Amino acid sequence: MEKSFEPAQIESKWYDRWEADGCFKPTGHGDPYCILLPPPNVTGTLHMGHAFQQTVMDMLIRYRRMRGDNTLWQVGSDHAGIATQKIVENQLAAEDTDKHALGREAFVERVWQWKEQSGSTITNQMRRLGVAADWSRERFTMDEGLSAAVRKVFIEWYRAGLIYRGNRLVNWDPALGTAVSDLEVNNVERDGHMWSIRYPVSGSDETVTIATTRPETMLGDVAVAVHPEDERYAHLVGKTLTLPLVGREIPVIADDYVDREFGTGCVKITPAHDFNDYDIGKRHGLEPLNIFTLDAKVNDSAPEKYRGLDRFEARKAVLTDLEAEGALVETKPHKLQVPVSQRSDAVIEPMLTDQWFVDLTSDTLPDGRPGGRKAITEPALEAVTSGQINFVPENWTTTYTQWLENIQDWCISRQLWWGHRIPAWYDEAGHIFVGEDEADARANAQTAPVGALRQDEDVLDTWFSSALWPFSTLGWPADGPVKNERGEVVANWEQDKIFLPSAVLVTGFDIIFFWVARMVMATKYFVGEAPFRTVYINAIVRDAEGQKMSKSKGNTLDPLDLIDGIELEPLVAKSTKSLLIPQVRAKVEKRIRKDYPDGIPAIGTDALRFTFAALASYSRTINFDISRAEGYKAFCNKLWNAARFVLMNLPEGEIAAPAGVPVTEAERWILTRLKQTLTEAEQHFANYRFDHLAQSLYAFVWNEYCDWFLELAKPALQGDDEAAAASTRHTLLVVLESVLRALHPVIPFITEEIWQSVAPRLGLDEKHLMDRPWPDAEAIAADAEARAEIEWFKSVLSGMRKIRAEMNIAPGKTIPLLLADGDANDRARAAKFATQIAFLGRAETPTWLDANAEEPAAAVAVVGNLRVLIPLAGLIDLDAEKARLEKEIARIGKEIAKCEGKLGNARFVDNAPAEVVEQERQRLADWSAQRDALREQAQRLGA
RNA sequence: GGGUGCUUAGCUCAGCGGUAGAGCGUCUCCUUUACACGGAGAGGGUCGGGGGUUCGAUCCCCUCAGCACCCA
Repeated sequence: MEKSFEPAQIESKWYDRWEADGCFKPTGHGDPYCILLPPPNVTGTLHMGHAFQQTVMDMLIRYRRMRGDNTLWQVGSDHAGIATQKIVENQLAAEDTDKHALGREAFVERVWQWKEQSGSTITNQMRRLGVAADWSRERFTMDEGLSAAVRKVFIEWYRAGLIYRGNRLVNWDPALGTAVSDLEVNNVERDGHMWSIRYPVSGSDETVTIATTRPETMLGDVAVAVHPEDERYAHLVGKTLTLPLVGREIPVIADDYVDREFGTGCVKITPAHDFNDYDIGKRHGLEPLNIFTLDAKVNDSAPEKYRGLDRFEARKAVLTDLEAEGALVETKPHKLQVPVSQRSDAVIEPMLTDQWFVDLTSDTLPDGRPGGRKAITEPALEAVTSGQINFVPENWTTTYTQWLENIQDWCISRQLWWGHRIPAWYDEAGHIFVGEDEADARANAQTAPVGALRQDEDVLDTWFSSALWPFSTLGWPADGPVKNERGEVVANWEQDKIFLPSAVLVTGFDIIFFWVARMVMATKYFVGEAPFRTVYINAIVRDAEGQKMSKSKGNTLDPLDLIDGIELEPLVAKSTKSLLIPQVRAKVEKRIRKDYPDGIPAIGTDALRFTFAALASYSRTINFDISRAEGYKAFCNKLWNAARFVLMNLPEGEIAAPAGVPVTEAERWILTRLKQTLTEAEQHFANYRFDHLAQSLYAFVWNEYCDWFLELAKPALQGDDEAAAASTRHTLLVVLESVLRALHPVIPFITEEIWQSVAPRLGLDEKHLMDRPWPDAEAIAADAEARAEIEWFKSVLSGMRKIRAEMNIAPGKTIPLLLADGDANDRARAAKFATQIAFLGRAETPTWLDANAEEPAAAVAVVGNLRVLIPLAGLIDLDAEKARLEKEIARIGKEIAKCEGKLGNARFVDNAPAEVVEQERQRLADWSAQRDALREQAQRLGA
């Protein structure tokens, strides 16, 4: 083995072998345990959040596989309709052309090409992270099989009356020319204005003043609303106003939606361009008046002079004209929430359009069949409230249920070309025909089509297909094996449905609505099962200061840069490449030069994974600190060198297990600690407490196995007791091998690499570490006695080390050692550990002082009743030792005062549980004994 | 406006009714034959403020303040 751990050398060789040897495929035996990959979209690259998620999933899959489960990690990606289409559209724009010039077919072909070329970015990143995903079953939402599932679901829901087409107000992205989900709209606070405009009351001198942030929409006003109990305006309700600039007569209506305190208490109503106004309009039977074209220019419904103006130009024109008419009363600055499209940054325009919807809100359909609320929403709610599905951490349950309780119908159509085309056709009379294809649509027609059929131009929301992921990837709805384009079988519903419900879904909270809830809806409806038993909501990864990672802040990290390392200059170049605004570029560059003056050191995949594990508490965010990752790289190096030490101390060939229990206390102690550590680790896996898991294994390896067991093994291996040496060699190896197995789910590469050298020495013939069972705590014997003995030994040695360090005794100097007082136990232990004490404490073999013998001036360490003495002569300054004792006595004095305070309080003694009181008494006795010993020592030194 | 979290050592975070912990950083000593990505030792916290419950509160309750996120 190399002297130090070099991640790059070992990581490169294992992944391909694991994959080639089928380590990632279901074993076919054991309990089914499935994880569905949240489909990363094909256009993207993995960020730290993904890497974190992948690590969590991989730890679970590898662990469950080693525990004997039939594991499947179902990978794949979704087609990310809008995002992907937009990227290709941008490419076309750069070539001075557009999708219309290309035509739909050629455009879609071009997107496929781009997908082929960029889709491997994420899968390569995933491989670098070491994920044990079954690539042979990789799926894409636009695969033939998954597309068939989409059509079937659409058709079945349509025929059940749960999908309908309607003209509704939707979030319209005028830049992309499509409806977007309200989940894809960010409300951004911006500085704007509040304008007050005077509307004259028809046939009167009176006016009312309305306040608005969007004056241009007045062109589409159909009413002005006041609160029904607002006495200021009661006399106007039912009268009409003359809309300035337009001249249209609009009514004054009363509706308690109006906030009397806000502005003047009069609200203009524009049902075609505002969601609240739309509802009010509906309540009052007002016909919405759409004043915008689909690219947000004023349309022909408005007065001629405004037609063709963009909505923001129209705003200026309207304000100018209002001012000229004297109708503009006031302009004041105002902060407002502006809906902005996540996809294009364009301001969203609520727009009346024909769209397809999934009914999630009606109890009963007009024909008496169950409506969407009963058929889809309530079962999805019930799956969680009944405990069929549980959230980890549990409080996300509220987020899920509250959203479902207030859900709206789901707009599933998108005005895009990239996606699943809606399987609906229209005849010349506008009738709708739905089916697998045109023939099927005709065959199922209720009425004879009039003239030719024309397929709907639109595609479905990407999340429609993602919602089917839990069962469509397993082969549904095909009868037999499903093959991919290379003719390989990727799924077979009859046999693969055992993986449903899957075990756990690992995902970010931002996707609870988009994906989680919709998977539950679809899976419950079509398969009658929950898609998963547990939803683990992972924390959001932020930078070390808790800032959200964003490219424009320059605080993003590419997981691969952490794994491989990157020099400063390439890092600067890479981080600023896509930034177009010079100021932002400069800011980002400055920050990177400050944060990473020497670039980013390579820490390797294992250390990165360990860091994620160590940070994965139930907290909602984790702040990623590179220095912490470096610390865990040091841990990998520690493990590496521990293994080197063990292997270096072995003779050639296989190391046979000695008969009987291990010879030395140290072995029985480390096995006891191993057993306990494994028991805890199992619990941490079960609770998804990867931080505790990491902490527990880290502490065992470093602070017990390396710090103490390896050190104790040294005298044993070099001593004369051949039985002890042989036994120790075997235990060193056995514990190391167990630790490698325990750690493998967290740090797969280094553990595999080491294990390959360790396994033959134990005669193990599995090909890979992953084929070994996760270590069984039950099979390891605990030995409480050995544990107590080693704890005693550690106390003695620590006491000696403390004196050596504080008294500045040269580390190489061998010191004399005396023991005094103590009981039979101390005598027996001192005899047993004499060699180890001398060896590790760099001391002469300890000798016992007789009770009445003359005692030399010495520094003391007190362990229970035992005094460990290091004579001062020639080693230690008398005054320094006196000072040390005083300090120690004072510290213990504080502890004693605390104990006495409690025990002196009658209410404590009377009310606290007996064992707590007893514990306090014991503590007081221990501290007192120690203080007495130290005081006596101080007297002997003449203090 | 409604909701959900968070506030513990210089930094990043665990803990949680009964002796305040880890990693990193800091200080001292040490290149000892697994490891300087190391070893030995040390220092560092009135657990955001204020009330309450309790024999006992960092932990439970109330309240205030600050921060973050989600929904409207």
